[in-house]
Amino acid sequence: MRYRRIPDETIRRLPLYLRGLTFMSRQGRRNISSKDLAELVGVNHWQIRKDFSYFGDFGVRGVGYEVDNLSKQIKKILKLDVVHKAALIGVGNIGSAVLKYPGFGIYSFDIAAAFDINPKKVGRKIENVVIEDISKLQTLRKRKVKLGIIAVPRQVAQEIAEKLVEVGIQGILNLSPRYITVPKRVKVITIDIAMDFARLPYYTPSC
Amino acid sequence: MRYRRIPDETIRRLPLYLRGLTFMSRQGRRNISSKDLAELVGVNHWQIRKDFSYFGDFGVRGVGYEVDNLSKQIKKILKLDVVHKAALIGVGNIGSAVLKYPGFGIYSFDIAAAFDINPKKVGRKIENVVIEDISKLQTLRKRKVKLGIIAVPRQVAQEIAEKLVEVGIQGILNLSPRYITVPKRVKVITIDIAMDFARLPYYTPSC
DNA sequence: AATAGATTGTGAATGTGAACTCAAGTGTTT
DNA sequence: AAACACTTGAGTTCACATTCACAATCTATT
Repeated sequence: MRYRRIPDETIRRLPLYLRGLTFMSRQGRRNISSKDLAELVGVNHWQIRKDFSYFGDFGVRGVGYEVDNLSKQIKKILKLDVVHKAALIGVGNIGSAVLKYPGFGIYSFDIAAAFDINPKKVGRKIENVVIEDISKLQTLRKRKVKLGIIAVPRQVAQEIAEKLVEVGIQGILNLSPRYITVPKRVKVITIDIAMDFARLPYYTPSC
Repeated sequence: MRYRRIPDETIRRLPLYLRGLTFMSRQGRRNISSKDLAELVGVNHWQIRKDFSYFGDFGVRGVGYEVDNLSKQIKKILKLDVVHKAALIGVGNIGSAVLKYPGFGIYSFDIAAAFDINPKKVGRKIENVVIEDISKLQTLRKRKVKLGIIAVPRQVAQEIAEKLVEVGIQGILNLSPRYITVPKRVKVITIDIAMDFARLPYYTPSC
């Protein structure tokens, strides 16, 4: 293996591989070939091998990969080998769905705090997380929370993002339907389900 | 304008432009330059112009674009100039968040049906949609619903996808954490929030 | 121990999309 | 009407990502 710049697209696919491997592991599977993994996750097998080749030799020629070892390697690359605390801002429809969703565990995330502006929600507990008032956002620095999930209405998303940056948040998952601006040292990933849905009709025949 | 193949990436960005333009329009803005739009949505201005250039001349040199006209053109390209009926399968945490979310409207979507397997949920009404039993899925063909949203647990997602294809669904938004296989005439877009979140730590400095 | 079959890892070729540049057109000012 | 500032549209170049092809390596079998 020679050093080369790692494509962003490769990084985008690694969690996909990890997801597939995790479920294989739970089913008791010990070994897997790039061909089988490819079928499982919907990516070409040579693409998978190329992706791994940026980081080292994880497999054995003629044999394949060891599921748990491969998972471990991918977690290490993605820095998922330690637990990351995350804070959720906005416990509305999407926010509470996120809070209740058990799927963050496989990536070693711990949603350790939740905030809302609505006094009726503050104090309530969802999935062992007590909802705090939005004014308590500043406590995140002391609590060493480095990741934030924005699930507030569009109008206040930018404002919340800026507050998060102020208290030392380094990465943001933005679930509000707008582009948010932050210093470039902070990474933002935006997901807008309705917007992604919107390109579906383009690909359908008649409708 | 000469004909060229339209990049998938361009199609991916169009809904983003549409989202920005819609909110500009609501604020009463009539005209916009590619530079302003660029800042609003977080894309380079030449990229925006290049994207539009695949479809025609929407602007006026030296002047810019007319907000509402541009919206209309994009909607036409994306086939969002007619209302699309969609069915939601699985009214759990994510499913109900989707059902309650008002943001689908700007793309002319109408979530016209919702299904669940849980008898306690069947019959209840959320946002004017009555939840039906999963066995009633076959009625979708008659009701001319062409889009489906899968929000069921991982284990049954593939099975539901196949049923949807059987009743004539042409496009699927898959919110379950797995890759699903369908005939290639059917377009699938998969969103896995936790998985996207998982690549955040890679980009953060220490954590 | 030789052969066949399976599978990885990677250089090279190809394809795709982003970035850049600038001519052409519009409005405004002097 | 000339000069200037602004903006679009699109050809060209460049960077990046995918695909392909195959040598290297392992296991199983005879």
